[in-house]
Amino acid sequence: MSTPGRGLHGRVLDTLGPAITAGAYPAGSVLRTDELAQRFEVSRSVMREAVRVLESMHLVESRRRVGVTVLPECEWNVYDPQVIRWRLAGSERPRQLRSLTVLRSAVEPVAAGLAARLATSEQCAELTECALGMVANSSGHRLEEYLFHDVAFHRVILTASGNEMFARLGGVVAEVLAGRTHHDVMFEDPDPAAVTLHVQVAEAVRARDAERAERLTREITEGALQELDILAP
Amino acid sequence: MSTPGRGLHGRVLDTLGPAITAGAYPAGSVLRTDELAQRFEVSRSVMREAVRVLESMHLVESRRRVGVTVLPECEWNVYDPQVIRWRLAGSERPRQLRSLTVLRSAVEPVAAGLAARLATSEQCAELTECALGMVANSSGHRLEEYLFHDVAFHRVILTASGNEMFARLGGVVAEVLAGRTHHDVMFEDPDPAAVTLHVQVAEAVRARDAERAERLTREITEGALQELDILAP
DNA sequence: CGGAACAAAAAGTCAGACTTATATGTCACA
DNA sequence: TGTGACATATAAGTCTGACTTTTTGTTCCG
Repeated sequence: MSTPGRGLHGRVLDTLGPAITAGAYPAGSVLRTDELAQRFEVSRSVMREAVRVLESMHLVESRRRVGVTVLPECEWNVYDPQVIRWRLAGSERPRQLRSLTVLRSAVEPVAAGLAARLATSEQCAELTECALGMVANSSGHRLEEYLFHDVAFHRVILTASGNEMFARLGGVVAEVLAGRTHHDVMFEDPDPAAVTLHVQVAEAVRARDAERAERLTREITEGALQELDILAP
Repeated sequence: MSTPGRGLHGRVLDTLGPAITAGAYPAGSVLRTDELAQRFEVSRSVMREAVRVLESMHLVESRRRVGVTVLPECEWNVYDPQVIRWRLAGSERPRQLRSLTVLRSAVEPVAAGLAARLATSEQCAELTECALGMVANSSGHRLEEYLFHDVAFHRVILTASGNEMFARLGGVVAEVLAGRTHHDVMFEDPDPAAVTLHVQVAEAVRARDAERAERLTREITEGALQELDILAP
């Protein structure tokens, strides 16, 4: 996924980024560029570039005469796809997955409503195609094929909403869905009710029924919340 | 706002970032590090650090033998607060404001619902305090004081939701609200109906009525959408 | 016409010297 | 004893120049 080896500084980030987001250095910890450069066996210039990137993600702050200070979690750019991947790869994965699922539950229904009003006929066709693909792979342990169509479905919804902020969450949704299929529970075939809901959403969008598309999508995301035991008492 | 002069590379970014996000260099344009370094009268190392930051925002891509390529808008990390500020400062401001307001309309109601269930008593108190502050400054052209309490109100809601992704949007909401007050319309006193809604949301949260808090907040955000003429036909 | 060898271009890397800001300790003086 | 000015050490910041590596496009030969 993404670009693993885009230079030495990227190699450093692949180690340092996950370490910081995993909490290996508590907030307030101070690192020194020179020491880091030695530890990773790279030149200072390369290490400086890595620090600059971490700084742009608000994971650290570099100050003269002090060093590179690790910032508290509340400062982090948690929407940065790179940060999301790092955190999903670490021990905070479950909590991260919950946060993202709650975000989905807020965004996707609204996106579906907008998609019902704005989707092109091509996007409507894509959507029904995805839904049919989900149906076709909803039994017989064809989890990978199902996932593929599921991800595509939600991507189309988010894109068709016409809102760039929503569209940009396509990758996040993909990570969440993939995570659910690969790491977490779901050894069995997907819930038939969820499959039906996807088909109905596709129908609602095609029928330009925004209110219905939104309501049905809300049902889908509430199902996702329940899977993670995030629910009203 | 933020940190204007955090080194030479920051100074370069303050010029180059807005230029790119404003579309001064169409997607696919190729820049060369050396040329940029000369143009900004900085050393190559400084320019390289700036490029690394732009790369981490997915505004550009740096490839050997090719140069620094400007990426299409759909690749940008539009959730990066820095990118948001750059775009809000440019000619794309109205579109950006619309995108963010739609995002608000999706997130804030759900956040309010969660806040109704999870807010601490201190947060409830803060909320009513903010709402009262809005009421107190809702007439007599006390726009700045009103804005202050409005921003604080929405920040508390987002924070009290207990979701870090929501909490991180506090800054975005602040930018949107500030933008509406300062640049755009709203020379008159705020809509009394909106003020009342804020008070009612505070009441609903204090009363732990999640459904009501969500519904009322949805009314607020729908008002914001209507102000920008984003509405169902 | 196609593939291999070659050359040029631009980013990438490194090492070393120098500059600058600043946290902190010191010391004189009140 | 407390306080302010001043000195100093420290780590980041900057610059330069040489060198390496990858990639692209061209050329030449089969």
